[in-house]
Amino acid sequence: MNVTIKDIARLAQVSHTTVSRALNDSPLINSETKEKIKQLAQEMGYTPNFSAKSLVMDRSYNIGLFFSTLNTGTSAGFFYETVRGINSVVKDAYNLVVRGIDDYEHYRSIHRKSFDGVIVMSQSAKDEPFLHHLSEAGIPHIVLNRKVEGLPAINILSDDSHGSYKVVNYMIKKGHRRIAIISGKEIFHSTLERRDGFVRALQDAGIELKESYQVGASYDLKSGYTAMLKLLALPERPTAVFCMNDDMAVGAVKAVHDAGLQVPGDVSVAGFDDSMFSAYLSPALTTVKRPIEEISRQGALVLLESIEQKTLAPETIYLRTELVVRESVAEPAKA
Amino acid sequence: MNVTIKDIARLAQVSHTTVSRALNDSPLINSETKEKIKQLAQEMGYTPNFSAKSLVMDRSYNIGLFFSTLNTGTSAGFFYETVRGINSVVKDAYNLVVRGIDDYEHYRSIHRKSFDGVIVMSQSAKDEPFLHHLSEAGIPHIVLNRKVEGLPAINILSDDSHGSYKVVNYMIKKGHRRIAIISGKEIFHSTLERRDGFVRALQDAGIELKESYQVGASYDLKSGYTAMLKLLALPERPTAVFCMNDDMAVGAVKAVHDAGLQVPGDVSVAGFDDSMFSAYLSPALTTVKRPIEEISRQGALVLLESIEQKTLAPETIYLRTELVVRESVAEPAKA
DNA sequence: ACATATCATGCACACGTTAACAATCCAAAA
DNA sequence: TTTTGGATTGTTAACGTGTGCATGATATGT
Repeated sequence: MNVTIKDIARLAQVSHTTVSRALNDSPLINSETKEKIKQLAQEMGYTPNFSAKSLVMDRSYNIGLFFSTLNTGTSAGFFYETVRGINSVVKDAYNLVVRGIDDYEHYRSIHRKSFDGVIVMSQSAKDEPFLHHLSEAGIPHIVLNRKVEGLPAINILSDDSHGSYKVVNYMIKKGHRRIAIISGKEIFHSTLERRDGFVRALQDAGIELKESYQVGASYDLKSGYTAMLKLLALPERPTAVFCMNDDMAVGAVKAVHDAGLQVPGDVSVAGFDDSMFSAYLSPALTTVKRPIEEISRQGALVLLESIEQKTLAPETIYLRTELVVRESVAEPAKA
Repeated sequence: MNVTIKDIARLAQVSHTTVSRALNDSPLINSETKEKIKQLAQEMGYTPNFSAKSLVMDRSYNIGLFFSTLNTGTSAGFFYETVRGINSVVKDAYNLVVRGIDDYEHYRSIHRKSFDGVIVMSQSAKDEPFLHHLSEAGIPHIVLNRKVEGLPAINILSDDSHGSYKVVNYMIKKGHRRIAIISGKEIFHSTLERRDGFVRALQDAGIELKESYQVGASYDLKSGYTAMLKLLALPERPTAVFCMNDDMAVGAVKAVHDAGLQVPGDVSVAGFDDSMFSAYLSPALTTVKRPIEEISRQGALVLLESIEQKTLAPETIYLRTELVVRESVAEPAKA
């Protein structure tokens, strides 16, 4: 049997009310008795019953971390860094509950009583109904990784468009003109952003966009592999390929090798994310660093703050992406 | 304001007790009224208040997933697959709460009221005090990934020793005699297991163990890189190197390349885990498949069962590992 | 010495749910 | 008719905690 404040009250010869106040540092209580009670609680190994607390305080002490999906399209490194970033902030003040949005058929079971706040790692516009639900239910929430258009929200995301601009621009500076792109899932918002940077960089350099140099994939290794195969089969194959994430870049590099060609000798390849392994590939991957852990940490901080203060001003915070130059992009071979 | 069973009771002209019974499918209630109430609840958008439920039922509806650490040593793929496996079983019957054991200074706040059950993804013997705490606190729990010695527990793990035996044996069959090993953190139990298989394979083949062919690392990419550098600097360098996980193998391969050598031409390399990316490296990594997602799924199933039935018989379930032959191990060059 | 302000504590209820026990109704048995 | 008993429903308390209000004690000011 667990000790309750009533047990403490009995031993301390006071009412359970006094104990409750003492443990919550109420200014109403004499500091001596307060100390006495606190020490007693400590000795008896008291821990509050959060169910009871929740019931009366109308709080759940749960923070929800929702991904668009936990199945396909979410890369392991991305997932890991997100959880780590948030966990480092949340500690044990709250329970961090991890979920996939697509696990739900309806959102009825998600309400203010079950989550004090929600962090949405939003990858796709498909999440919109879920975000609407959070708004209607009055659950404090923040959206990471994606700018949501319809409704006001707190957004924290990286400047993906600018990031991909930088890496493509870098390719151009190296002398590439035949530059292709391997895209991720069309439904993901970051896909649009990254393509936008690609297109802008090409336009600014006066390079024409070729339809055949844009091939779709789905952010996983295999899709990057097959996409690159398509590009290599082209009559005039590109000299540089920008992949929308590192996973696909790994697949793409593999495809180049399997075709008996070299990276970057025959084809330059760049990725996006700066996954942990990208520095250790051969050749080391030139990519764009995206501060996922930092985004997550900041997001958690903002959310906790807004939970305490009950005041959440819609805002959008952009965190900088950073070009990471390694070995996989070089000057094109003289044609 | 949320609707409660009392609100439903008022509209249905019954007592709140009847509503509670109806919604819980009690056989005491007339099936007509039961239907009527259920429908009404549906229309009113009723969702139970879990705090109240928890308080009276003495359950938290929380399942804890504890990793030894969320910081260093836990690889992203491992983490991701674990969460996925468990999540696929737990669904929304429980909240899945993710934590790192090393986040805690004391375990006082972890008790039967805060977790209905706990899944420990245990990587190190350092977890022992935590496991003891769970036992003492009477919290149903299972231990994944590691055989715990001291106290009775439900264990689900892969047969790592046998797995590494298989891959090292494969190297020997290919003709290697100078075989080295790159170890992970000594504190991790799997490190001992995998070394055991390595040693046995060598002994069975009558190959002498060389001290200089055993170098320590810490399961991350970088440590694999530097460990391989040491091996390459040896006067008589090994022809094959077994890395205790795929991450280190990636680092090791990189080191070989940076030294101007080839895999598997000059040095064969094998890993462990069969991470998602290992098939897409160049050369594709020969490794041992470890069914992490399956272990997690099974573990979750067993835990849920034992929570319902209140009966948990200590047992140890081993899941098979599997040699995955790819390109990174070949016959040694004629010396 | 008395009124008043300040401080410290206790009483009683509330939160939403379940469950032991009591109560009612109606049909069947005596 | 009276009794028994099953089927339904209601009454009440309980879970552990926080809080508005009342109460008592002590110090302050006149």
